[in-house]
Amino acid sequence: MARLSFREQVLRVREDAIVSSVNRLLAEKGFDSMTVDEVAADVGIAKASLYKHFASKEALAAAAMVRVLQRALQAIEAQSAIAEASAFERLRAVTRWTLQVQLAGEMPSLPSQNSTLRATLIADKTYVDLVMEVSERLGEWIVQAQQDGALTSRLPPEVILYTLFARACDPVLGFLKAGGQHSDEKIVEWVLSTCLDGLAARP
Amino acid sequence: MARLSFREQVLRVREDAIVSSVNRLLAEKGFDSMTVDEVAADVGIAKASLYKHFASKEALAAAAMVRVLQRALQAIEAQSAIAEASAFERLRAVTRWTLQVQLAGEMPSLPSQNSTLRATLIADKTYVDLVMEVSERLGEWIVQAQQDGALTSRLPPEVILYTLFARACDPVLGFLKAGGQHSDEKIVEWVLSTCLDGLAARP
DNA sequence: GTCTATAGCCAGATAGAC
DNA sequence: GTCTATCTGGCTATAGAC
Repeated sequence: MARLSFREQVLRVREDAIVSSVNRLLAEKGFDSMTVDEVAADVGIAKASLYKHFASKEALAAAAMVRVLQRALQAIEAQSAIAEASAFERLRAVTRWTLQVQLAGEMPSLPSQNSTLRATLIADKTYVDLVMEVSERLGEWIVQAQQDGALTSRLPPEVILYTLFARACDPVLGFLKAGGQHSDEKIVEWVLSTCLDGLAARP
Repeated sequence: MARLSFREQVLRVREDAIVSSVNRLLAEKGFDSMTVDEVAADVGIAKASLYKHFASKEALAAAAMVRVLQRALQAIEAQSAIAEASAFERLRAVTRWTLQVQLAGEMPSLPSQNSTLRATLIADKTYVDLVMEVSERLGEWIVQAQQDGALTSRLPPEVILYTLFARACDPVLGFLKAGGQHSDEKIVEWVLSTCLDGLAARP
């Protein structure tokens, strides 16, 4: 039992290393440009060994998505733990976290059109459950922040939720980072401001 | 001379049909998922004939980008012609146009990571010149709108420009459209509002 | 479960006849 | 310039030895 547990631990560490590589490569190159050979080389094992752990390239991407969603849920729970924070402040903090993850090159980017990938994702109960969980948690905050008068009530919560989700793949961060003129902190605050405050002047 | 001109016209019409197909397929499936075979089938010619007109798949994408940029420039000039419009109103109108094009499935979507594609694009003088032209025209309006007090002065014009450009590939439009609950007009106005007004409540 | 080697496939690009 | 037929390379996935 102790031996088995140890073996399982080794397995988990190995698979965690694989998912880390996949996560970074997906952020760097995107799903289509990432090759399984690269992943194997990056992890330092043979390609065939990869396929003993994950059934397909799509399954690799799904595992990376599951992990980033788990991290997102942790960020959400960290905000829930701050008793004095308002719903709006919590949403802002989680959105900032999302931008930071993307800017750090740790946000996997998947093509929304690829049907094979979509099929693998929606067949993955862990992934679907996590997406639902994150959506519900954020959805509650959105409704609350609207009631507080902190978020606009002129937009349906659904639109606000999607807009926040979309910050995870906002290309503006990459544009500004590529310019090399500004610090990561500045870039994050600017994009956060475009999202929450908008571009039009405020009185 | 008349004969030659006629032949050139036929050629242009044919190439225009190719670019139309490429444009639509790029919007539908993205660059990586689009195949040259599909393009040929869609146009109704053999694949080899395509390669007589365009040197590579990347060149096809570049041609589609050139055309959409030309259309954007037309939209910009249409706004310039409205003497009584403010810079802010012009920016809003052009941004709305961008959202409408994307929602209509006519906005080609290219992966920003693909280096071969990037190389082809920046080697294409027509493409680069058009990007510069559009950027400068919008940049002037942005500075003017900031002076007018209509756009926030807390963000550098560069950040505002990138944010407006990014609306061309905003996934929120697709999410809302996929839901099937709302009219295209509603979706466009909502996303335009998230962009200009932001998510935070306005007094 | 790890490796080497390879099967199988698909897509970009081209040859060569007309 | 258009076609059919084909080449070529790269990528996912697997066979089979250890």
